[in-house]
Amino acid sequence: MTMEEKLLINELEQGRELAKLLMSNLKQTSSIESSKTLISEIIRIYQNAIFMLSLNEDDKNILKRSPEFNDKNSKTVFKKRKTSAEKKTEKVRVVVGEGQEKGLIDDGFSWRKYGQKDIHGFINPRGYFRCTHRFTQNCLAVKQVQKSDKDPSIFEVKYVGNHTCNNTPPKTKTPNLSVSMFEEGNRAHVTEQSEDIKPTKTEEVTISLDDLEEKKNIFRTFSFSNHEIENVGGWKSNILSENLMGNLSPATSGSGITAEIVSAPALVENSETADSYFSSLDNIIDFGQDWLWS
DNA sequence: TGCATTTGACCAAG
DNA sequence: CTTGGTCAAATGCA
Repeated sequence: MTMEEKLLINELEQGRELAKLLMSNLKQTSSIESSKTLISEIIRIYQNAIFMLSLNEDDKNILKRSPEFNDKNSKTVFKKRKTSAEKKTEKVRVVVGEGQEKGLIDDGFSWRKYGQKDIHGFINPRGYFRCTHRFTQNCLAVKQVQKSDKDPSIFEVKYVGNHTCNNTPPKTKTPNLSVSMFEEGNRAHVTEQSEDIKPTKTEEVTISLDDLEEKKNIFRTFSFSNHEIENVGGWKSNILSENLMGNLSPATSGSGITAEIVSAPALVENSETADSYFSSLDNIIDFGQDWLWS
């Protein structure tokens, strides 16, 4: 049995167990939040399974190259070149769409492009941006923007580091986009971040399903910032379903670790309703392997 | 003129 | 050697 097949079976088994838990939950009239979480987890698992089945050989090779994928308990996180910023930051993968160009997504901060690279395995180059106030205010925030190969209207944005400049945009009442947050590493909770990251507002809803925690595989962690899903390769996703067209700030979710998705004008009205909840899930599922951004 | 962008070179890690 | 990330000189633009 190949590794992919084992992983796939593992995913499906988890889905089954979660479905059982959900049934038990419903019988015991447990909290709606708990049930929602289970449902989202089940959907995520099946999404993973479908995704794995849909991979072509090249995609699988990409996965195999990822240490996070190969070793679920490994402390070997994908290592890039050390930078001063990396020591202090988490990385978040963001997907932004709406046809904005050159990564000039208005996230409330001012960015200055300092580089562009063709990335192996991607058609479009990746742009590197740092905060305009890097030198004036020693703001180490950095972001990387890459246009999706599949959908040119989608930009994947990775934020690295907190803004320490005074340029912090005014906090909107809630993030306004369907958001998918990915966190590098294979951590169990958003709060388990590097020492310099102190989330001030995580809105974490960690489910107390201990046996479930034991079963975590390489795909995921189990922590929710509203609705959170981790995806292939150790990325963690986070759905914050809000109005789509507003101003999303990377700093508004606390630690400066924020991701944003504006994939399509599919409105997500209110995260409190089941319908919108599933709408936001649909948004994520639609991304498919575009999430594969190491 | 000052600031932002472009782009090839450079460097570190694997 | 390959790759990703950064640097910095050249260039563009208001």
